[in-house]
Amino acid sequence: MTENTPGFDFAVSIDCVLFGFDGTELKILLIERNEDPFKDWWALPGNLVNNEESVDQSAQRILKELTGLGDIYMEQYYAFGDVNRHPQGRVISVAYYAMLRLGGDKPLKPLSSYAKKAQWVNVASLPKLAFDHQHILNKGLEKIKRRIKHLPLAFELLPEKFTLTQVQSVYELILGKKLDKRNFRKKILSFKVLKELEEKQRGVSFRAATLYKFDKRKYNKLFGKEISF
Amino acid sequence: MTENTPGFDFAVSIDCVLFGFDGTELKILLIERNEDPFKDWWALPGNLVNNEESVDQSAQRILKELTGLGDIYMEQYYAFGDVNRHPQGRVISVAYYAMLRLGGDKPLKPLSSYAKKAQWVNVASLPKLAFDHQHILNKGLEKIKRRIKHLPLAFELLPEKFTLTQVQSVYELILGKKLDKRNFRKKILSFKVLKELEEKQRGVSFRAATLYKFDKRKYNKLFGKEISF
DNA sequence: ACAAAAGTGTTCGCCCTACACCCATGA
DNA sequence: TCATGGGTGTAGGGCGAACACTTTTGT
Repeated sequence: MTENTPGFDFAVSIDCVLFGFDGTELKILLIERNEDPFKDWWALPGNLVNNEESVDQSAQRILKELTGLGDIYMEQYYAFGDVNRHPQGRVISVAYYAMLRLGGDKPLKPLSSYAKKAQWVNVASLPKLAFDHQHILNKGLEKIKRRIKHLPLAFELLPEKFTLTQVQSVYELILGKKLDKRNFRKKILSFKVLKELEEKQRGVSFRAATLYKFDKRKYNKLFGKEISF
Repeated sequence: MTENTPGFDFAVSIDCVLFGFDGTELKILLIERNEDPFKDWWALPGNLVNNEESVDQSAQRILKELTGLGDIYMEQYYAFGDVNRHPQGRVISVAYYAMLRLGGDKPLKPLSSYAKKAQWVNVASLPKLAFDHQHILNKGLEKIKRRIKHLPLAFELLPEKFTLTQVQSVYELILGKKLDKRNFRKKILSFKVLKELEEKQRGVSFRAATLYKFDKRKYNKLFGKEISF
C-alpha cells in the first residue's frame, strides 16, 4: 500500500471495452494478465493514466499500445470508484468503449509485458474476469444498446463495404433481439447515409448481396437531427 | 505540487450540478470560494473524495454537507481529466447531477469553510465560474436534456403537489423550447404516472389549477418500458 | 433440383402535430 | 368587467409493425 500526501494518493486507470464483429458474433478484446493481482486471469485491456496526459489521451495511448490502432472513435462512459475495486490501492477507473473493424489486415501489435496475450472473445461466452471488469463490461453493453439507436456505431464494426444483412446482424446482436428484414431495410435506407455500390458480394454460394458504404459526409450533415431506432 | 509514489499521485474530486426550480426559472447551486485558487470566484459545489469512501458515497456526503439533504437521486455523468484543469496538482473530477426541490422548508445547512456562501443562481445568467466548471455544467445540461426525455426528472424539481403547467414549464426550460399545451398534457397523462388530486391551487388571482402528484409506484411498474418525449 | 440467402409492398393502427376557444377566479 | 391562466377535441399525415413470396446463385 502507498503512503502519500493526503488527497493525492489515488491512481487513475483506463479500462477499454473494445467491440468487434467477425460476421457472426459480437466480440470483445480481452487480455490474459501476466502480473499479480489476478495473474493468469482474463481482463479488460487497461492501464494507469500518466501524470502528463489527459484521460482522453491516455485512453488513446492505451488502445494504441494494445492494438496499434489510432484515431478510433472512443467514448468515455463511466467512472468506477468503489473503495476496494483494486486490491493494491485506491484506483479509480474511467471506462471507454470503442467499435473496431476486425480483419487480418490489422493484427494486434505486441503488448506491454503485463499481458501474456490479447484475444477476441465472443461476448456470449466470456470467462470470469478480473477485478470488477464484468461489471464495467455490463455497463458498457447497456450503453451501446442505447447509443446504437442514435449513433452510427454499427458501421464502425463493419468492413468498409458491407451488406444490409450484415448491418442488421450487428443491430440484432447488440440489441439482443430479432428484427424484421423489410422494416429494417426501409428504415436504415431512409436515413440516406448509405451509398449503394455497383459491386456485389463475392465468394458466397448463394445469391450475392449488394454492397453498401457508409457515407460520412451525408451523416455529418444530419447534425442536430436525430436518427432513431 | 506533490511528490508521491508514481501512479498514486492523483487526487479525485466530485463536482455537483444541483438543479432547482423556483416556479419560473431553472437554477443551479453555486458557492463562492473562500480559498485559493480562484478565491472569491463562483464555483460548482465539490470537494475531494476521501480514501475510505466510494465516489458515489462521496457525492452523497458532499451534497449533504452543502445542503443538509440526503437520499437524493444523484447520477454520475462524466469524468473530467484534462492535465491542467486544476492549478495545484493532478485532479480528476467526477461530475454528478441532482434535481432538488427548492423551498424555504429546506434551508442550506452551514457549509465547510472553503465556501463563503452558497446561492441558487439562474442558469440563464451565470457569473464566470472557476476551473473548468462552465464546461462541466454545459455537459450536465446536455445530459439532462437527453435524460428528461426518458426519466421522470421533472418531478424531482417540483413540489410534492404541482400543476400540469408547472411540469410543462420545467420541460420547456430544460429543453429550451416551447411546447404545445394540449399535446403536452395528453402525453404526460398518457404515461399514467400522475395522480390527480381533489385539491386545487390556492392563492392565485385567476382560475385555480388542479394539483397532481407523481405516483412512484406506478412509475416503477413501468420498468423496462420507455417513456419518451 | 435444391439449398440458402437476397430482395421486395401493402395495410392498419397509432401517435404526433397543428390549431382556437370558452371557463373560472380574484382584483 | 377585465385580466390571467386553466382546461379542452379533432383531423390529417407520417411512422412503425406485421406479414410471405419470388429471385438469384452455387453446388
